Amino acid sequence: MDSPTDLFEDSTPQIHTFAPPLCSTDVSGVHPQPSTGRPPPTFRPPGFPLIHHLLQPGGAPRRIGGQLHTHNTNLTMHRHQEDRNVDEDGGEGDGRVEQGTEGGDEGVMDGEDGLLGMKKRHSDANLASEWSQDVLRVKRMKLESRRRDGETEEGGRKREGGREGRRREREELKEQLEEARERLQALQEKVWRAFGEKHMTEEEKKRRSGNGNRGEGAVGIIEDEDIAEGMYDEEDIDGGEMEKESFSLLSASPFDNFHNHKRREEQQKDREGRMERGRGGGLHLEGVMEGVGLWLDCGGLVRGDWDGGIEEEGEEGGQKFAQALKLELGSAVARVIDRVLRLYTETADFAPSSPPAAISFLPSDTGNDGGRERGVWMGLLTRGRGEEKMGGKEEKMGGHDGEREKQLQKMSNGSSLHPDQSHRNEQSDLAMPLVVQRSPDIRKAHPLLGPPLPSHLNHSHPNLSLHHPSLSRPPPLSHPPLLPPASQSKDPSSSFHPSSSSSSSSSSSFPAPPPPPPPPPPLPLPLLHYSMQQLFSRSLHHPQLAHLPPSRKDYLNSDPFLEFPSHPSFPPLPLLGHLDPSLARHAHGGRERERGIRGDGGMRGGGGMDGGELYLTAGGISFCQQGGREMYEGLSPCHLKKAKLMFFYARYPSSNTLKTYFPDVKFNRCVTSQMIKWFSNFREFFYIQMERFARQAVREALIRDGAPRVGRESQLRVGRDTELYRILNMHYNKSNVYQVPERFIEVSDIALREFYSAIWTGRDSDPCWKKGIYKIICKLDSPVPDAFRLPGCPVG
DNA sequence: TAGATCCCTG
DNA sequence: CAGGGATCTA
Repeated sequence: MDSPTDLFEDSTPQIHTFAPPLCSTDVSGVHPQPSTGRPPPTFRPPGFPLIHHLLQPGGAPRRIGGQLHTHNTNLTMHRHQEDRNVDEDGGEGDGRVEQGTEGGDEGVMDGEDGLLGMKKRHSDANLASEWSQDVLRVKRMKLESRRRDGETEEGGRKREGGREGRRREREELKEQLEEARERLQALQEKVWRAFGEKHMTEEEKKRRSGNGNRGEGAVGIIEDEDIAEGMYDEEDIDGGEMEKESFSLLSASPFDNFHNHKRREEQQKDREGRMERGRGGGLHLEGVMEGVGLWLDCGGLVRGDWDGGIEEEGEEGGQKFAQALKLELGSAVARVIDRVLRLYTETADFAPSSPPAAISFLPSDTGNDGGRERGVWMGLLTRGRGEEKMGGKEEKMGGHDGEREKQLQKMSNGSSLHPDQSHRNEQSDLAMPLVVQRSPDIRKAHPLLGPPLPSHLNHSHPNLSLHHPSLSRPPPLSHPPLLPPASQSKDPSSSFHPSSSSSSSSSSSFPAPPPPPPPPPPLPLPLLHYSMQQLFSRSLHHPQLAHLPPSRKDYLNSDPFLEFPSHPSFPPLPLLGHLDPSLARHAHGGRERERGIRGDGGMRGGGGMDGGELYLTAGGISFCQQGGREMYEGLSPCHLKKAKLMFFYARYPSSNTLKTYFPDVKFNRCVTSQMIKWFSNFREFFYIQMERFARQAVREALIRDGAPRVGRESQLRVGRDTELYRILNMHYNKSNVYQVPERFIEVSDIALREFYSAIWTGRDSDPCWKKGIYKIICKLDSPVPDAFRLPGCPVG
């Protein structure tokens, strides 16, 4: 299963339904098994069919002659695997929007070779022709499926004459859905045109003012657009039997997008430059819509709530228009859902073993209140990037800027430095940063360090010996670890640096980290309206992912999101990963991915209702509606980032504290322990650094003065210009968008001195020598600013 | 004994 | 950062 070739071993014709994975409430027998080839029921109540019905008239999974069309991209490969998973489980398709199994005439590309091959031959020219072929195939598929639909209904009448009434109802429902689809379609087109035009205008400007060396790329884009437009128009004409929404929303093949994206990348750079109001970025939904592709652009940043969702100047009109359109879209969808729900409840006898509608199978949900569900759905459907929750709360569309400003103000205040600093400041005045101002010549007695220890002290304790094991454990350092980067010596022979980057760093207090490996080519992420993202992400969710080995799940840990203070209402959504983990892997690569955002905490298959909460899944992270609030059932990179920032204040937060400061997380045992573990890891890193630097300081003191001095530790400081601070900041505040509170520096000071003291006094020979230090540090937790009580990740 | 934490490992 | 064993504590 893990090997790519395994993905294609199963040659069984597969039916790719648009239905969600089996939910716990799904009852076998209600839905056709994929391998039977039976015509699927026209109506599929349970699970999460709603959106698929919306997206697909008739609400039925479609099989095209046993083989389904697919875009010839590596996306297909992933589909294969997922399909296998589905089949092995005997379940149904899981609502993938894309189709999976390669048609025989296309041939299946095997494993990595196939992937490489595809990459090679996907020149821009080929892209256009392939796209055209895709369009043709789509049309062909539509015709076939329509024919088959007709046949199925014919046969159905003969066989099921007695069920005429129910059939009529289904027909009616079909019509409703069709109508809804058309409405959605029209609205979507409007949005596209609005955004597309605007964007094209921008592009035009850039092209004119640019270096003019992008003609080819521009043409390529236009060509793609033309092709897509052609298809789009045809879809319009024939009523869009195919999964047009999914097709168009998810855009063309990832490779198409990849190439386009590469072209766009340059054009975006200057835009991103403007957008970059702070480092660390955010999930940047710039609304870049080009051609058929709506792209989620990770290159820039969005500050979400935390900066009030500041938009670029001059986009206000467009935003308003987009808002209006989204409202309209949302209400249209809601109306449809309402109707569908009504029909569901009215036709509940259709599937007695399955509670009607996706919402009714929750055990504790008393009553199938369509209105209520509609309300829930409204909340989900009307949440767009533009109207992201104000202040991370549940304000939906049409939020007031004033309120947002208040929130911002509050957050800004809340995240200010902790006031409790006086006692430390006094100390700080007495002791200059020991190592910061120190001369590189550490052998000279620093005036602040005073004379060397009396020689008797030098031998009074084993730890004072240079050969003491506790001092010899860390590899020798060639420079004082607490020195600011600029003053540190550069000793390439040194195998152990507190931070290797420090040697090469300049006067900047935050020197650039070691040069990262060349970033992989930016891969496009589908940019969907948030409501659509939610819908799709839910549709695309695979319960099988939960059981995949980490190597198959790692794309859930979409690391780029980690650096982006994404809006809580726009959770890190590695939709790309859902579309194709290999893409995500290529995009993010490396061990970074493995950082454990375990998205499967509480993850359920395909979403649904449980305990009165509607939940969705995005990128393996479930989130649900609870008390009018969205609650994540797993921890996202954003949560990790927030936890790290929280560490500046609380090293030992209780689980209750965590619950307080992560209001958007639905805590269960798994999530709680994960977060506790996070903090445990944070502490571990913290103490390791403290010990390391303390040992280094002791060692230096021995070298310099012959022995550490009693009281010398009081002069140890973790100034903002020290290497230790840099390392800590890099670890807990990597994007450096948050100002490290003074209090944390003080606590670090204390910890460093405690370690220093313990080491030079030889207490470190006691196996439990750190315990006392832990106890001290434990008491130094300070209140976490109120800003952290809001969902999302604070900056500032 | 369960839960928290530490410690080590990958 | 997560997993898991060891240790500690209530």
